[in-house]
Amino acid sequence: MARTGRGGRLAEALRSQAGRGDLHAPACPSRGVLDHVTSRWGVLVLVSLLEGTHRFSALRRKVAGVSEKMLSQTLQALEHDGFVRREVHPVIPPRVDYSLTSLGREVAGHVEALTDWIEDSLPRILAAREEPKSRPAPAGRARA
Amino acid sequence: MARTGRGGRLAEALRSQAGRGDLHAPACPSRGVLDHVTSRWGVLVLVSLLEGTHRFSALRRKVAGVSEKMLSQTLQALEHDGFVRREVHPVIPPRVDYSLTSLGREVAGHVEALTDWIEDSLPRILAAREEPKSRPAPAGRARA
DNA sequence: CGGTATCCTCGCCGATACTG
DNA sequence: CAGTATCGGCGAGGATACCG
Repeated sequence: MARTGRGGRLAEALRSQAGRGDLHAPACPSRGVLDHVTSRWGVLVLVSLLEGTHRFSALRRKVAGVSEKMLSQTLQALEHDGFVRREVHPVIPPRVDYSLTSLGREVAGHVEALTDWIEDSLPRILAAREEPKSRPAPAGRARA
Repeated sequence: MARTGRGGRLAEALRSQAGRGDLHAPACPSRGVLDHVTSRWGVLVLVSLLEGTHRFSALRRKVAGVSEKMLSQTLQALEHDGFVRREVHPVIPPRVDYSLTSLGREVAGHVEALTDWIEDSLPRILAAREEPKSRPAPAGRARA
């Protein structure tokens, strides 16, 4: 890494256009990519597509709870970042298939590792929630 | 009552309290954990703490752009899930240290793998954004 | 079937002020 | 220094209606 000097946040962000990203720089485009990938529905879409190609409606069923609007929006963002491939079949009724690109499979792999860990570790996490913490009494009126 | 039958989303969610989580079930607590971990600031806090113990203000500096309120809120959520340990030192001026628990180090490891990949792959992602997509003309007025 | 456009609500989040 | 309390905007996102 060539040094760019300290305090050059903007320069850092701009340089990252051609080189590596830096999530600690608020202006770096990698922040946007991270937001897409880790978004509420982005995570679930990526993991679902890892199992194979899906139609819009199949995806909607798989990612339970998502609205059409948000699914569409999420897919557009992921397609824009080059993670998702969208194939329109000019038939009646219309059919659109969504699948991961090779770039998408890479990122989805990391996302799945995270989600798998969470699903597996849920018992330990729920157990940890039971333990007493260092924030005992919120002081004052505890409830309205 | 062993079996819950099909379509038992709620039953599924409840059962997961004792067993493995299921992110595809909207009511499963794992959804909440995922939201904490993948939240805007949660990701950056976890990765930062992976480098070692930090004081509140040090963390605030490291995670550039976060407000006191959001940092505090994020830390409380992560502490509640058992990922972050909060240690108050009864001295003047007050001093509070934040560090990862072993559970936290595990999840943070996965998060860091993801963020590292994004930072490294940013050039490829930005390049992919340049390519023509299957959504050529949005039809109608393209601009306001 | 697979979207997009519009409306409207809700809660995220920043700014500010105050406390231990 | 390390927070909590409160207010307010603004944008994410759900509901609905409609189009190719």
